[in-house]
Amino acid sequence: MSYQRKKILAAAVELYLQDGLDGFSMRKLAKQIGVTAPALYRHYDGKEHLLADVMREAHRAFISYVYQAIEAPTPLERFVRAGQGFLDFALEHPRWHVILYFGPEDLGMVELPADIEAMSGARHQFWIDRVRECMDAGILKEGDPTQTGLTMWAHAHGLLQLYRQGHLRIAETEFRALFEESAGRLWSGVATEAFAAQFADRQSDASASVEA
Amino acid sequence: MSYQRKKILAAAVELYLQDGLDGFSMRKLAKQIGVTAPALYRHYDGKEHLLADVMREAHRAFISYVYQAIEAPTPLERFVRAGQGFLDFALEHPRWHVILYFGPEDLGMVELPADIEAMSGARHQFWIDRVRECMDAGILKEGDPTQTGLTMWAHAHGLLQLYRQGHLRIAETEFRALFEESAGRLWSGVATEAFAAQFADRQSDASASVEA
DNA sequence: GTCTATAATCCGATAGAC
DNA sequence: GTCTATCGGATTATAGAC
Repeated sequence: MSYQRKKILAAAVELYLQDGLDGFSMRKLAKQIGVTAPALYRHYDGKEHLLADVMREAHRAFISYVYQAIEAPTPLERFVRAGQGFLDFALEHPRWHVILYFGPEDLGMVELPADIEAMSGARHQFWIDRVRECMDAGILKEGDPTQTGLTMWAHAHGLLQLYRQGHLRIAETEFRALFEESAGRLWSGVATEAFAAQFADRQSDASASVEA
Repeated sequence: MSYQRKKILAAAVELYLQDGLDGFSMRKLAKQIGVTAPALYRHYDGKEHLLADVMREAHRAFISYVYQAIEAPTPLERFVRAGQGFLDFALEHPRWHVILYFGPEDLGMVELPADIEAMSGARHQFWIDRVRECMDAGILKEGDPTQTGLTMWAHAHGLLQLYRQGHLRIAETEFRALFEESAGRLWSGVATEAFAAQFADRQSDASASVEA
């Protein structure tokens, strides 16, 4: 990737994170860099290729938050750290989070580039693997990990969206507590009896260590 | 409301349902009615007031799907019918569903009109009341109905969004089955022990009666 | 590689004639 | 109450000079 392309992409990322998709235009981007709009087309074929590169950056950012969970020593800890990373990522970088879910029409394409689809698939698979591990370890009830993982994913996704759209009317600290509580209710539906209570314990421990 | 205002609103509803918020413009609307754009401003102060009226129509449509649940004889049936109505509404009229969640900035306002906020509040309250009833009847675990209701709301909301954005890559019939399954997993986390299995039974009964 | 100029479309909203 | 004409703005993208 040429030096100019890098510079353009860096500015595009900054512009997207500031103004979102609707506020993203080639003219604004050019102005921010200090050139005129047509100059950008020497380096990028069009807005959609540029936005696709911004999506790739979002995936890199996501990876840096979530994939480190693999280093934890136990399936449960890997599971918890993956979930925690997911939540931190979404709350700390909401614009990064939403772009991960963009469809081709959002970028003005008919299909997403294959490599982006592959990154989305890997991201999804990583989570399913964390769920499967916990099933194998007897922590989560037996079943199709894809299904159980989806239930938890949907819950997190929905709660986050309600919060971000302002329907919950609470601040981030309160939302994090609410998220844990709500996840706890779901947990007692998906965990084995032996582990159903453990989540609540872990929460109490965490609260206790914060208070201490 | 004058005759012309009604005619404009009806066309606006049609245009919104067809083209969505992004495809909604005063010029297109005027063309669809057969007048020129400035004529609309004789009857509506601006785009935002028109869109606010479209939101009000969405609430009316929602009510027709969900509030009839109140007629069912038991708390559990009222709960189930409310949930079913919610799902039907969202799947049959996705554009109606998303407009319910619009914030003021989507319409180009600083605050939503008070009556719209009130309708949203009532909609939310209706669901919470269904949850509270089930708690009082010993069907759902004791707790704050707002919290438990939120957990279920978030799950449904998230699952719907993942489906509508195409991340699940399944058709509607399969999605409805998946939704029931996923809701069942959540149910066993929020229901009392005595009723935890009942949901699964109800599902099986429903499937059986469909197959029969 | 970058520029100016411009094409070709969109948008919301208003003034003033009829 | 509707029209024409227009203001003032946005957008992606290209042609052609430098």
